[in-house]
Amino acid sequence: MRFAITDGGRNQLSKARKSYHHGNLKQALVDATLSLITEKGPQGFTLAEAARQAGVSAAAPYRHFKGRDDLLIEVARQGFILFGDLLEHAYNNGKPTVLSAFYKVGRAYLAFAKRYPGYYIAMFESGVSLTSNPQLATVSERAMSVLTLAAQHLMAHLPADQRPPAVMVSHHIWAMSHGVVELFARGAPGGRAPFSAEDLLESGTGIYLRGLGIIEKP
Amino acid sequence: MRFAITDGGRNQLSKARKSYHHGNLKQALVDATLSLITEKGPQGFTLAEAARQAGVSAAAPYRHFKGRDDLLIEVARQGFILFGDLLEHAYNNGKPTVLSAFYKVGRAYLAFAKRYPGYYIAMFESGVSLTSNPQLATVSERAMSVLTLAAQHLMAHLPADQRPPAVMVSHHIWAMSHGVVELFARGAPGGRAPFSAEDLLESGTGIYLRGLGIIEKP
DNA sequence: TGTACATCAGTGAACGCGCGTTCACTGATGTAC
DNA sequence: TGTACATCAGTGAACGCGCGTTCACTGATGTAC
Repeated sequence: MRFAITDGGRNQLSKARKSYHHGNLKQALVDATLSLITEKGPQGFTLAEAARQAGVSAAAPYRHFKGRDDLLIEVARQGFILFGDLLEHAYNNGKPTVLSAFYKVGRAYLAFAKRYPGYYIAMFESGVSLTSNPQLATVSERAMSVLTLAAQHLMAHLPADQRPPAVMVSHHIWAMSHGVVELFARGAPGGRAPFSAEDLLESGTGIYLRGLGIIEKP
Repeated sequence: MRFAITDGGRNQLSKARKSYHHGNLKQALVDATLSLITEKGPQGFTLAEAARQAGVSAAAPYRHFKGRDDLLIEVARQGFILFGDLLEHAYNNGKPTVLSAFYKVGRAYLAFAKRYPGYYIAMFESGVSLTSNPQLATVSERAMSVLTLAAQHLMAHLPADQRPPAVMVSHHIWAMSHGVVELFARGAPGGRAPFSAEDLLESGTGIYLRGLGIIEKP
């Protein structure tokens, strides 16, 4: 009888389970959240459905998270860590040249948003506060610091009186990148614009850098 | 008896009502939606609460809207009309100079987002599709066309071989403006950055326009 | 000006639903001896 | 290696809630004559 009941539900899970306990439920819930958010937007995510998708009861998530918000924050946290890693890897300490590395960071930004929309949405569109939540503040600042460092290197050889603060420049680039993602990268709302998101970000960054005096006329 | 019952609920309304019927329920629901969205984000808005705030039963909105989404779309539609009007007024046909008018449009963009956050959220963050909805497509395109026209005028005297498409330029500016709004204008998520949203947009636009060759070095 | 009547814009009760969360529980796991 | 027991990570039933939507209804309004 035991077997009949307890194994019955378990065998319906797609992944082979190592034991009676899920073993990896925390991450499975994060993954489920990602796929739900990707499909149905931040408001389409519910704890109950994430649990369902992970193959556990609605009460199970409470063994790993305080509640709905806590899970969402964990997703954003993981997202920022991956984001920071990707940006840093793209920058590669400014090699081979600071300029080419800077462009690579821009492309990595867009690539992240396109490849991991669930993370991106949880990070920037789910309503979680990056500042009021200490765990998120740290990881988000670290990701953004890659941009600021790159901006600093980029302007190192500019005359001091023509050199705006690196933080300001990185915020400009961040704003442009985020704007391109939101408006042109995911179907909405600009629809299928005459230019791809990649082209827009690349050309926009190019014009901006020319304005900074970092590259000459084309 | 009639009076006692029918007038009882009615007198609780703050605004004096001209008649038994609300008379202005459609707009009252739009206004309620705006305040709900402003306070609690796009997912914080419910038809039931909008009705409550307007002082009518939960069934009443169905006399004016097909449902929740229909109301949200109407809010966005009104927002785009106002947005377009404000941008056009700010541009003022490029007077006194095309350049100063262009800056004014940028400031108007930001001012709109700050002054009417409910509209801005309904337009850009509520998940309504600007393209798949014909009524929204028209009004949003009209608002954006102000930017494109301004970009066109701005580049009119640029040598043809150094002149990127006006639509591309307006998309760059739109992306930067939207990014600044989302990241720095409403508390979230960049928190209180070292620079104000206004300064960021103004300086970012300035550097970009210099890159276009429209203004000289400072 | 008055009356009859169609239409309009509300009501309030009801529905089914899914959510977040809690609770006492139980089977599986890990550990001390 | 075996046993006793604490702890862990699940279950499933239950709760209260508010939502979106529908329905038959009714009081107010506007109009034709």
